[in-house]
Amino acid sequence: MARAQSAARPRRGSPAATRARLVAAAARVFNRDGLHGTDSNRIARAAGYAPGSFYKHFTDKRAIFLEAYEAWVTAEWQAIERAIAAGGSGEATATRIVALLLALHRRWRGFRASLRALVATDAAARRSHRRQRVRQLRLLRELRVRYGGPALASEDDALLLFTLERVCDAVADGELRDLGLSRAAMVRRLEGLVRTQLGA
Amino acid sequence: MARAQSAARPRRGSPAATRARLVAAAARVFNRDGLHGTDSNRIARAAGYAPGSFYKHFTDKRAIFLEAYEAWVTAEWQAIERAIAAGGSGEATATRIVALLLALHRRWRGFRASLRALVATDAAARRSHRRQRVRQLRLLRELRVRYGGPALASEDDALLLFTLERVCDAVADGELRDLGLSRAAMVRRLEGLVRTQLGA
Amino acid sequence: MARAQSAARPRRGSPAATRARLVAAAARVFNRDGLHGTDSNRIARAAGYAPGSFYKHFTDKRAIFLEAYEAWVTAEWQAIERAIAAGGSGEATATRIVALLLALHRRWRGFRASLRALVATDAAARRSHRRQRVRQLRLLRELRVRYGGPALASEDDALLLFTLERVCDAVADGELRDLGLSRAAMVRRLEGLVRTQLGA
Amino acid sequence: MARAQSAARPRRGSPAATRARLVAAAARVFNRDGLHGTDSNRIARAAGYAPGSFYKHFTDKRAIFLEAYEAWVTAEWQAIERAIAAGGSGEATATRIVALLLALHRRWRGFRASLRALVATDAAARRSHRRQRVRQLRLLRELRVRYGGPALASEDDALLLFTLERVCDAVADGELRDLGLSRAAMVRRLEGLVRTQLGA
DNA sequence: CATGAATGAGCCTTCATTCAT
DNA sequence: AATGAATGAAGGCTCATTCAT
Repeated sequence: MARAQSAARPRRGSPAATRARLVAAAARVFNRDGLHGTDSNRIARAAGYAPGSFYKHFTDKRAIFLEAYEAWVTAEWQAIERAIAAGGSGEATATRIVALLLALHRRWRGFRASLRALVATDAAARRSHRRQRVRQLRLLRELRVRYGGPALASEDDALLLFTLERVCDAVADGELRDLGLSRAAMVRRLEGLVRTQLGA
Repeated sequence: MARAQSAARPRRGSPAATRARLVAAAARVFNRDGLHGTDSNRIARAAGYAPGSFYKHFTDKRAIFLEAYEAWVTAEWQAIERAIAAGGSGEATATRIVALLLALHRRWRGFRASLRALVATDAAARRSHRRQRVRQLRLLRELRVRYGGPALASEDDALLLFTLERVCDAVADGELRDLGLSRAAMVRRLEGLVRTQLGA
Repeated sequence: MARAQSAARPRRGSPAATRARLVAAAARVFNRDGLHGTDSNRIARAAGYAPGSFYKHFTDKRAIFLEAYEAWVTAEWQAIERAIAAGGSGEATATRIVALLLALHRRWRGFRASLRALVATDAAARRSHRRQRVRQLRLLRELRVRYGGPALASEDDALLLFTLERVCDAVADGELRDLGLSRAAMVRRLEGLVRTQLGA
Repeated sequence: MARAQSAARPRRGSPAATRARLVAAAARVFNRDGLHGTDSNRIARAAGYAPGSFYKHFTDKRAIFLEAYEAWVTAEWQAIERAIAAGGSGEATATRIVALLLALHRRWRGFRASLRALVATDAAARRSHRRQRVRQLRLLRELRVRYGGPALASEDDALLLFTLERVCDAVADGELRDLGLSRAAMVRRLEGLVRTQLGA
């Protein structure tokens, strides 16, 4: 589909830097073209490398996809933790978190779609995905406790996470627009759910 | 991964019957192996036909996938409408609907995962998907009115649909089990959401 | 190295005929370029097919190589058995057998060289090779008995087979010529060994 | 198959020492994995060097293979000449030579298999191989003369060499064992052939 | 002298698609 | 209508080789 925009040839960097460039390029390309819409050669070219360099660092496309996923989730967490650390009322925090999630889902909408399909077929992807979910659950509970929210079961936290995830995806994918619904109204509802759960 | 189980050879049936057999086989195969885990030859063989027959009826894999999707969603609606027609209290109806959705998501979990990825990359898939969503929204509103539920905005209906969809996927994919959460507790919450929205 | 001479395109033959054409072409190509000097695409082209057709019939290059080997050895046996069936004195039979072996080793010298290397690294090739050797040993003993030759141990038969094989290879590969030795003199010695063993 | 065991890094030695280390490592690796089972990078690593160093000393894999071959044959000769120099009867010498050849063929069985295939396709390999054969022939004749053996033609010496070579390969490759033949019985026959030719 | 990251041609393999029967 | 042998473009991956440090 889309042509690779090959970056300037960065001959001889540290392996770690090369690996990082490959992962960054892969995230970009996967997000744009989907896991099955590209190939390892294109990823390498997009990072400014030749095909062979890809295999010096990753065994296959799935491996770099999962690594890109972990990198992305890590970045997401850091952003969320910064948003929390910024302090303010539970209400302000809820608003910031929702805004952040929306931005992240929009930014990575293509990537997320592929992830979903991979998680359904690939055991390693599933493991990685579940690990992230556990982390999310823990963070949400910590937030609830910190803001003096209600005592709730883990199922309630999970329910909120699933809802946030799905609605953010819907907004990111333009589903609301296609259904003639108000994005702002939906966002208000999400903020309300988060606020309620945090006890704000 | 899985080998093709070629069905009994139904040579020379009506075009419509052939088409229907192909769609049914495709749904089964896509659900088991994923959109990118099979090919048109395998689908044809699974339906008891030769590769060439596939292209007499469909332009490509994507086309039969979307047709299988529409067939599946139509079946889903009929089931839901039967569940509603069965009558009883809003509470009983809510329970039946949740049970039905869970069963359907579990049955088609592989198919749904592929759908998600396709919808993200393919405009035709997106259109088909949106049409179904509009139908869902309309049905939910009708139910709400019929059971004398609260006057709500479409965004509320959409929020419920998204939540149901995502949580049913999570249950179907074993996500709850992997997280050590109670399936029953989560189902109770879903039933509660449906009941509340229906005003029961 | 050498370019493939692609045969006339034989569209739509029986699978068995296609398979046979592929094996025949593979034998030719392996003999000329060596196992590591060609690839499956070239073999397919040499048989008049596209790359994909190769994989309809063989899992990889090694598989078709072994099949070509078995076909070749079978042809060799038939030739030798014809030579024996032609009757005549043990002396005449010995001469005919040596001439036949020399012709076969010359004809398939490239193929034989690759075989040797493959047998050393590949267990399946080794099994196939050993099976043929057992057959040779049995045939030689039968001949010995038929012509009223001396009672000998299997080790004697094996020694003769190894010697015949190696010297025929040497002649086929031009080793004698390179060493300034007489081919005729060497052939006489081989004939003598065979005659002696057969008791002629 | 086998992983490279990188030796201790001998940075900055004399060119000759580096070259020798590379050749020794190559012999080991070729013997274990075959000519087509390794690559120049692995050979370099096995010798304790980086890939680039390989090409400072050899033009390609074939070159180092031939050099390893020559080194091996030279070592073989020295061993054989020591065995002869050790004196004793022709009979004792014959026994020692056969034992030595068997040990060498066993030690280098993988290497020898690749050599055979290379000699069949590569002119330079063939030349190198023929040079060694001439040397063998000359040595055998000298031995014959020294021990007062029969006056024989070069073809007789060549016949013995071919037989020894092939049977030693068979023993080294486990062919006798696979055929249910007695190694000891075969070795006795070889010793007999050598003794007879030496006139012992 | 030695390094080792990077290269890229080319072989291996799959699969959507065609077409003669 | 159905067949299925055949196609060939294209993606996956390796490895001999280079070159800037």
